[in-house]
Amino acid sequence: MPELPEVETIKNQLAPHLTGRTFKSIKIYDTRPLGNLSEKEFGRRLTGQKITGLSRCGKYILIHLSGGSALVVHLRMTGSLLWNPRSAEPFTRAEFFFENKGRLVFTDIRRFGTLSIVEDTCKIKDRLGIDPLDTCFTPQALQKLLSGRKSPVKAVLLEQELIAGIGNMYADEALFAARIHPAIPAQSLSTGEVKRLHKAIQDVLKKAIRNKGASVRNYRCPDGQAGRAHEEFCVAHRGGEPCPRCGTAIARAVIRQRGTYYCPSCQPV
DNA sequence: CCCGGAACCTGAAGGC
DNA sequence: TGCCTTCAGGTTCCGG
Repeated sequence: MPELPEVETIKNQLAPHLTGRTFKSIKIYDTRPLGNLSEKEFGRRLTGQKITGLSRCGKYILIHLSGGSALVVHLRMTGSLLWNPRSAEPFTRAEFFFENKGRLVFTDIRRFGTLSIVEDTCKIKDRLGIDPLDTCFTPQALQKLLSGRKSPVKAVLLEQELIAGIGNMYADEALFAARIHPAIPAQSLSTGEVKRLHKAIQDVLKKAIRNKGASVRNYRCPDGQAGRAHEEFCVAHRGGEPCPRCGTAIARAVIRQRGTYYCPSCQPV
């Protein structure tokens, strides 16, 4: 499940392959990712455009084009972007061909992912909250986002309009690292807890980026390889296993329809 | 504004 | 073996 570290890894790996290349043709096998845009229009707005660079905005990948617009990819749950895969990839929804060879393949088992072309990339950024790795994400900024909210702290961490990039796995990991129970109301965190949570979020995300993301299920890097971040997960997807800190069995609860893993002893209510 | 639940999808895994 | 249920979770939409 691509979250910030996975999307960052994909962007970093694709950038050297894609920057400077020009779209030659596009093949669409499933129009669902395009939304309202027709296949014809999608192809028309891409072909002949040169890629000037890549960036990440929350969980969105922005492929910037010479004309000023951008191809915006959201992988949602099961999407992958693969560079020059050797064999035919199952669940291929779109293929992008470039001049002077080169092929980018978009696969997506569950068809939640989206491909769009955006003229003004600021519109993406405007809809999203603070990037947790940005310098303006301070303990004070986090405190402000949590204040006045009765929702479970985990639910607030998942709000992309507040903080952009944290998903289910890293919310659980960050709350464990900060020793905070995921269900407690966001507004009831002490200043000390907010400080711990702020540091935990940054530590967990940075470490996962170093490990090239987590491949719990379907995630793959553009080179087809799996990430290694999940090997160092303490609680996420580890229900029943011993807590690495105290040995207590990791518990599973459901918060906002999301599977939530935590240590009942290290993260008391 | 705040909050929580349904819907969108499909394959893997586990139970009986 | 085979059928049925549950699980996975990013985002949008809707109702209270």
